[in-house]
Amino acid sequence: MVTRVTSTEPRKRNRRGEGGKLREEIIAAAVALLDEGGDERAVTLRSVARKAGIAAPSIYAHFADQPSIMLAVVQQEMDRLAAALREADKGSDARERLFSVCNAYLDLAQEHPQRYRIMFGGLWTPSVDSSITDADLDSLGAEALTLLADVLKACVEAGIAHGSDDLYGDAVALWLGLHGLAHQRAVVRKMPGPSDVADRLITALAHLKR
Amino acid sequence: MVTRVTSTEPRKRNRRGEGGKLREEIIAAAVALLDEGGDERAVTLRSVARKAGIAAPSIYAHFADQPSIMLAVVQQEMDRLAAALREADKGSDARERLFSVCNAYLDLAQEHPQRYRIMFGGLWTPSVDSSITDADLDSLGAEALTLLADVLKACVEAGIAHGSDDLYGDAVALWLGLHGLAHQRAVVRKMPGPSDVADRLITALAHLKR
DNA sequence: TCCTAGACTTACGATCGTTAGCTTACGTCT
DNA sequence: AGACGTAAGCTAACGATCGTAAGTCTAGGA
Repeated sequence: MVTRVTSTEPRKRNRRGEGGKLREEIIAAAVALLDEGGDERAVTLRSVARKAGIAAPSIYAHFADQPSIMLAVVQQEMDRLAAALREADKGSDARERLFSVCNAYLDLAQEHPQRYRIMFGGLWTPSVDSSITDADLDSLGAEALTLLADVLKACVEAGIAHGSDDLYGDAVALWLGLHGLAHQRAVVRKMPGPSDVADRLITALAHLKR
Repeated sequence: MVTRVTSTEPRKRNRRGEGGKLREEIIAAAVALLDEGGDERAVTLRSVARKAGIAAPSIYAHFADQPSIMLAVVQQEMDRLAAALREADKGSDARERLFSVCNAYLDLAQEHPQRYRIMFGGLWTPSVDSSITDADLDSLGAEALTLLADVLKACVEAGIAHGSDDLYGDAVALWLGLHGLAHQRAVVRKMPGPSDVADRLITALAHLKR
């Protein structure tokens, strides 16, 4: 994590070969703006520049245009999410693995609601009309969904879940449930319904035996 | 549905007592802008005015400011959604009722993705910090969730679903699953996973017997 | 005839994305 | 040690759009 995000004095220029450092600082500034609670519109090219303590046009050395900044943020956070899921899948017990992975997903979403919203919130620019669906959700999809399918398989083999002819399909359904909860939490941060709704969702969608 | 949305000639002024008609036309224009595929940012006070064929300041006679327009759109679409769910809950067979209601929800979301996104997409303005969570989602929540809970109860009583000690909690979980699928479809419109994922979600979350 | 509801015209200040050109200091090379 | 090329970043400015305020026109009904 890059620390320079607020600045009073005029920022020291990077060393000769390290011009690329500014790229990370720009992304960090954009993320910081999101975390401050504003919505996506608060992340403008100029506000990012102000946050990073640089002049607005200096961004063009590292990003083609404004949407590219958001895209870079999404990609970074997607990688972070995938890493967190991998990290959470450590236990030996199948049930423990299932809940650990699912809760890691939910926790990350609740920890950074704004980031989650722009990650899965859809297309922000008319020009780049996909923005996330194809390359980026697939990179999470291919990784996270097979991870979920693996965990589901482990649950079936451990005899704690009912089998299925399409574990990948079940993994998709499970993810959709997690996404619904995560997104709703990210949006309203005060959910209706019981507090154990997460366990309820996971139990039902993983077909855990009762 | 108000028809006037595109205009060539300069629009006829409303009759004496019918000034309020313009309010509906403004909302319809905003919805039309959304449906044209742009994201939420395409709905500006001025673009709405252009679409409605009126001058921008004329909006202030009917809306306090720009976010109020979006709020009115959300409220209208929420009402429409609630009505559609009520309409779908007509069958006598419990299983039929369940799938009819759930599919009505999913269909409406897929028919108007942009509308669905702004309905549940979260807070767009820092000033009105809730925008949907409390009054509006509760108005749908109180209605749609009890409707879902009713249908779940009917399923249990018909013997096609496993019982539960908290049907309202199950209804929330079911809605979250529907929301996850609906939102993801609204965002990417090309989902990964099998085509029967909706049935899979509903079956699992309603605890239908296998 | 005249009042007033239902609009419109004009305009201000702010912000935005982006382009063009300039400055400065680091690292290298003689 | 000193000159110098260039990477790294800045200043200034353009045109467009936005939300909103202030004042003006106009036609339908009493």
